[in-house]
Amino acid sequence: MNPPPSRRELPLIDLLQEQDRREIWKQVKEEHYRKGEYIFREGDRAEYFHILKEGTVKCVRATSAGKECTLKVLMPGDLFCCEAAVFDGGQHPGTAAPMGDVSILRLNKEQYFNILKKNPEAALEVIKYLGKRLTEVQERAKILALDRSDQRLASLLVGLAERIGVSEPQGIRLDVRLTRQDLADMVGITPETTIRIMSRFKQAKLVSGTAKQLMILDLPALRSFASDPSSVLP
Amino acid sequence: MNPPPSRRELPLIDLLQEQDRREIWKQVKEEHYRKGEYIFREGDRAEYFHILKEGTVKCVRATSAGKECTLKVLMPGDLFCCEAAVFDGGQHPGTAAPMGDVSILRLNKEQYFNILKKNPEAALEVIKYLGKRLTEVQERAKILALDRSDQRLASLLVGLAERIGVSEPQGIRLDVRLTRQDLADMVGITPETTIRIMSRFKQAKLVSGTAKQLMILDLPALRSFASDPSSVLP
DNA sequence: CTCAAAACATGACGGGAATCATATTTTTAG
DNA sequence: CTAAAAATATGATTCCCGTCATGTTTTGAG
Repeated sequence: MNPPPSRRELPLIDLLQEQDRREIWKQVKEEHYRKGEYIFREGDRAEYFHILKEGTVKCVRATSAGKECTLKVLMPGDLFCCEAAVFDGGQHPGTAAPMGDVSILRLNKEQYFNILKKNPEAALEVIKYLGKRLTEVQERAKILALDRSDQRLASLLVGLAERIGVSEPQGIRLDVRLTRQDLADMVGITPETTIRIMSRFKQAKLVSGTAKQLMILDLPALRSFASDPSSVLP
Repeated sequence: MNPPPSRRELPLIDLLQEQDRREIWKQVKEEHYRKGEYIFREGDRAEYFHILKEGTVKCVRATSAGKECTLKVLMPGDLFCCEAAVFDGGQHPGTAAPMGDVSILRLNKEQYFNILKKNPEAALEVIKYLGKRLTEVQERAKILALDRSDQRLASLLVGLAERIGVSEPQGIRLDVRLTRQDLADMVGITPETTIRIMSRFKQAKLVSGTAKQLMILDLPALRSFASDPSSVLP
């Protein structure tokens, strides 16, 4: 198997020594999933590393009450969430659900583990990656703890635009199908509230479109709305 | 300097080879802080690793609106938050504030870095630690996103009891001074709301006491309240 | 011990967001 | 193309929780 033609690098693999990298590409298995299937579910034993090759995947957790929270939307190159489980040999704390057709790389955990031991540079790279993710999630937690729902949604849109946005003349296109429900699950609000807020954003020319073609029209305004709503809308 | 007489291990140091460990203990500096001071502040350059030796420290982030969010309460043995910054050489995304008299170990970042490269086992240990922290914060984010304020508070108390609680005949004592305001900052609600909820918990014999001596009387009940409030209180 | 400051407590009120209900539009499947 | 399903939209109502106001208790410094 050959390295994927990904736009992004795979720092967690690329930093390995040539010989180990070849070894990895030999052992790695590519798998395909489509919307509605699951790559793994909450509670499954964590046996593999997963790296997203193509498409988008969401990591979700459900509550007993049947509500659902999207922890993160993964892009090509991302290591799947639930790292602790993989390293500890425990269970996945969340479910990985494809948001469309995706292909992922599946890598035996023990093997990667052993190779990391031989590649301290790569281990440090993993440490950096996890540290970055940790800071990201803490930032998200702060927003969830303190901000109003419209600010949360604005923050989310800003983050999505920066991570998965494609620049176009009219604005920044989000190249994933994201329904109002999807957005709602990412910031812990209801779809109805999301729709109402998005309507306001639409009127103010901050965004346009719906799930099929979501566009961010005014990123700076959205960003300042997130930190101070009154500065943008009355 | 000698290893601290901590109840907890310091996995991030203990796993090093004997020789490197001695090296570290030679270079490490112990510092003391008291309430009201800061160990480092949001925006400071991250130059050192910090490991908490004695006392408790909270990592907080502030919003432009003047609100404050406590990301985590650190216990002896904990590596300070903001790991990404340390590894990346960036700025601290949060402030570290002592909750009482504390002593911390300060360790040159470059040095630890280099030693990690020579100790792959230790690097993997750091990876595990970060992975665990990541899972913790994601769990917290889920709670902040989906749960009511009384559930959040119950979850917090359960977590605190498990992490810093001391078993006693009457219940589990929290050995840190935690005002209602402190609790409020940890779950993103107001002190007033916290007081009202704590009063209800007190009536139901789930907790007792105030900042000076906070006691968890019924941990199982609190835990089930967190996942389904109606199962405990009508 | 005394007194000021901090923490705790409680009430009234209002606003933001959830819930439930019902259209309307868009997308998808056959 | 057409029908069914999914997504978007909007209104009415309820209620959780933030805000403000005021009072009581506890704490800690001198």
